[in-house]
Amino acid sequence: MSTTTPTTTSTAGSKAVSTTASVPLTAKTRAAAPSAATTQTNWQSVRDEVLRRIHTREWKPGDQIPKEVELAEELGCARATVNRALRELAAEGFLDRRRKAGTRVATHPVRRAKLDIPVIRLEIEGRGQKYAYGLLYSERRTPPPEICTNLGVTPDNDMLHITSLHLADGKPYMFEERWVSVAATPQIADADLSKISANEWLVLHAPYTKGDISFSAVLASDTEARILRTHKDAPLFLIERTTWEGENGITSARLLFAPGYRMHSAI
Amino acid sequence: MSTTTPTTTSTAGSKAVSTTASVPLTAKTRAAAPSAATTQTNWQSVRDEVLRRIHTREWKPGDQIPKEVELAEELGCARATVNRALRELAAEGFLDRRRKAGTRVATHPVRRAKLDIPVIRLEIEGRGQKYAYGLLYSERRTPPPEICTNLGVTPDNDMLHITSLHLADGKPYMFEERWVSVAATPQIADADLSKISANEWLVLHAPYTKGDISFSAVLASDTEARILRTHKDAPLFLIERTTWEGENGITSARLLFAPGYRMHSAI
DNA sequence: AGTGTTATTATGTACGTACATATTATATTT
DNA sequence: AAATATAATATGTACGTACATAATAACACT
Repeated sequence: MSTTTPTTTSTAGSKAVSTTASVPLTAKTRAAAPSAATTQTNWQSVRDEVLRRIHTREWKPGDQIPKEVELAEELGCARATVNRALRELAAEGFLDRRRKAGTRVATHPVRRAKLDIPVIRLEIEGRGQKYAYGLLYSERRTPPPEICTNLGVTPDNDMLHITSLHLADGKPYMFEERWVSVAATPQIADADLSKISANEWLVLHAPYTKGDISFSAVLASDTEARILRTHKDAPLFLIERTTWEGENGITSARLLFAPGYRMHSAI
Repeated sequence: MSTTTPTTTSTAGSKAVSTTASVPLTAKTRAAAPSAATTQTNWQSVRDEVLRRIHTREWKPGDQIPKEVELAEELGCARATVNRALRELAAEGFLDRRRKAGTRVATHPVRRAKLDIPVIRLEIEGRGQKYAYGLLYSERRTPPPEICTNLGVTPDNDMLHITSLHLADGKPYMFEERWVSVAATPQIADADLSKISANEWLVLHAPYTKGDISFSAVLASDTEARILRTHKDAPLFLIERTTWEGENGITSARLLFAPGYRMHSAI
């Protein structure tokens, strides 16, 4: 900082060059000196300090906070470090940043819940339950109109219609009804979908560029109730997913969860 | 700016110094030369190129990808740039990175759906509908046991019990039942909760450090059905939220959405 | 063969400099 | 006063260097 320093040449040189093998003495010392765990003048510290000031209402929603250079100076680190911290906080919705206008505490902190959507098998096994899977039905046929609309394919498209049941500790957990475009992923015709679920097969073999997911509550139909071993009109949690590779619709699925299912997330 | 640069020395100097006012000629040229939009040798390009290779299955799930220095060389940028791109992709679940072990394409791409959880008012207004809000009930009382457990407070805690209804275009949209710890946010006692929803008031005045959210499907009770102007045993989408400031429970809420509600997200 | 120690290595991150870009603020012209 | 050009400024990002850290690989030793 303060620039010029005509003789110093390369930026961080003063730290490591002259003093040969000595421990760096500048900002780094503060970081290394404290004993135990994560006490460093790093970007995480900056993030935490900023968060602290927001939570203590030292900086209130709508307030403009000091500019990067000022914060960097105050906290004893480089602007890049402050930048990284503030960038993360902005991405999480705590801050609003605009060039020239500066950085403000978000007035409507749109909290971004990060929903991990894992493969069902891993979700179940992750809870220490035994996963099982059964293929109920699999057939190649032309899709109904609403699926065509969803995926943006023509009605004569060659598709695979699959229904299957996922079980946790032997109990029905999720009922999956899925349409897969054979044109988009020809190899699935050869896959043994009684061994591996279509869900998991697709994750491994058909990466997508665009996906859409929606969550809602529905009543169990007769069939669905029988399969999930519950009663008609039970409230079911429904996830509908559609994925595309470029413009080509790959698959569209309805995932119906047994009563009592809760999807969790921390913010 | 630029200042000084007496003998060049400083790292990127070669770019700008010698050729005076000319356009930088090295890596930057490739960036600036193409005509239209976002063609740059920046971290976004790196990210896109890596994503492309994943989608084209040039790099398959489980594969180890080149190390940062190699990619940087191949793509003509600094390692820091590659690092940023790969870091983002890892955060989104496309890559698994481990020190020394290198970077691999994620075998189970746990897609992280970013669920924006806005203030209800903004959600409704964002769709161009008219938002309205009615306070149904508000009373200070001691909470029932399950709320105490949720929030980790003692049963004698002074709390505010609030129920309210949010409407879109005059139609019931969401029924909110909420407990707020008055000890944690004393100012709420003075707020006029018939003007501003507790939801929105809390967002503005009670930032939290920890939040928990869960989604499920339930049947409408008699009361709930009446309030949401639907019939008993209708399937309702339920969001349960609890937030803490440090160790202090602030609020716990049940948000019951009218039938037909769908929560959306793109992946 | 098994165990502990020491290199080696790829990612993680901090730093300062340089420049790009989007906005806002100011000056200038009509 | 309104419109337009110009300067100022905060964030955005690229670069190279340096070092930290975690995890593996190689090695020595029993």
